[in-house]
Amino acid sequence: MHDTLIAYINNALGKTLSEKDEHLLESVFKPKKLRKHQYMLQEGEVCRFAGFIVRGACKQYTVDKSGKENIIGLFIEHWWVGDRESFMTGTPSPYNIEAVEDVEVLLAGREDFLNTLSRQPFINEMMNVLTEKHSFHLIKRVHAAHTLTAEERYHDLHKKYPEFFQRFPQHIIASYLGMTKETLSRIRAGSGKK
Amino acid sequence: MHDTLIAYINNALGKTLSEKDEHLLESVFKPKKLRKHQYMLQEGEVCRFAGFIVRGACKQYTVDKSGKENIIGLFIEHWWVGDRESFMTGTPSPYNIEAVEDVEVLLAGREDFLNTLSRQPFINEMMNVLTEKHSFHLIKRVHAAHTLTAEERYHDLHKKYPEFFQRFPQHIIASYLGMTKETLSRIRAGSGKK
DNA sequence: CGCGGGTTTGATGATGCTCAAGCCCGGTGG
DNA sequence: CCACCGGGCTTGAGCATCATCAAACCCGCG
Repeated sequence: MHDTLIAYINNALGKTLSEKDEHLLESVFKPKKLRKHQYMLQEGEVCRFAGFIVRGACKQYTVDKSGKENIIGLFIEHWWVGDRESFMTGTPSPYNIEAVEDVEVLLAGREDFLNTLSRQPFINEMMNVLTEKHSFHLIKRVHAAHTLTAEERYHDLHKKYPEFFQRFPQHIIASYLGMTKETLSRIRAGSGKK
Repeated sequence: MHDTLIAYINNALGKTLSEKDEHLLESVFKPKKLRKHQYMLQEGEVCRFAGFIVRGACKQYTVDKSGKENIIGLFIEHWWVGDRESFMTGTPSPYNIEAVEDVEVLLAGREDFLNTLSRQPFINEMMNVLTEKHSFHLIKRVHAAHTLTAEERYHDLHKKYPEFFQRFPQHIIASYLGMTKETLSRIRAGSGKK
């Protein structure tokens, strides 16, 4: 299982990790399996892990007073998962993270991460690059939410992450895009016949 | 002028910079004045600076085909300004950044920044913390755009950055919040009399 | 005084939401 | 093997929120 993570990091850094570094990763990241519908993180808890998905798919969401799920993030294999803010600051997370398929993850606990991993320059560097990329991505989502129509947002996602449409049921994608499942359904029906 | 920046960094890092570090900052950050309506960055250019605002206020926006401005960011003194993605990757920016009041900024050029500043651990550390905070903030904006009504978004902003309402005309704030100036005006009228 | 930027107010309309019903399809149990 | 069930998807009708367009207003400034 750790091979996937090591390959990922080698690729991200554009170099090959030493045996020592590999062993460090193996000692810190514990494998865990989750079945579909199992929670990785529940609203109100502090997020005590940084997770790397080896297999499967997850959703991150809030639930409003009327019980409606609001998907804020979707994650598949080779993505990092967790609530970074809660993890770093130790404050309770407002989000739920749940497996949408059976999942295998590698989890690094808070203490291991802060005491061991974040002392490693190579990990730190990678995390910083990822955080930066993530923030670029988020700015675009804010801008998209303000300027694009439901249909345009759908097309953008379809172009950027076509695999999502194989992996997640439509009502989940709709919520991630900030629209209802009915609206997404109508968009798909319409855009086929034009 | 550099005092402001040095004080800001001392405060961010929770320590006092050495004379040497201070001199480094003074040599790298060049002061510049902009008058109201002047551009700091124009759509299509590569962003060649990282800027720290000493005095004044700026807006960051795109313009759609019909000519409407879409405000994506607002900045006042003691904030960093620029298009980080364009700056880091060297790709043309889709954004305009413009002074909304007369502005004094400290600018670090791309070369200085990448060759000199980013070699300094203290700067790097600070930047990473800032990027991280920024991404926390952006996630909330995405979530807000998807889940909150225009009125709720207004109240949130009013609570979080009351000073914006003194500094920016209403139509700019409206666009930043993803609504029209008319809608914002009506919200303000209504929320007073309830 | 008159001009111009910013704000307000009103009337109308589009986009996308809600609620409700029906459909499709794969899985389970009789 | 078929009937039934349930989750997800679709379709339709009515409606709310917010955008658009147009006009008037306010006020500081030349």
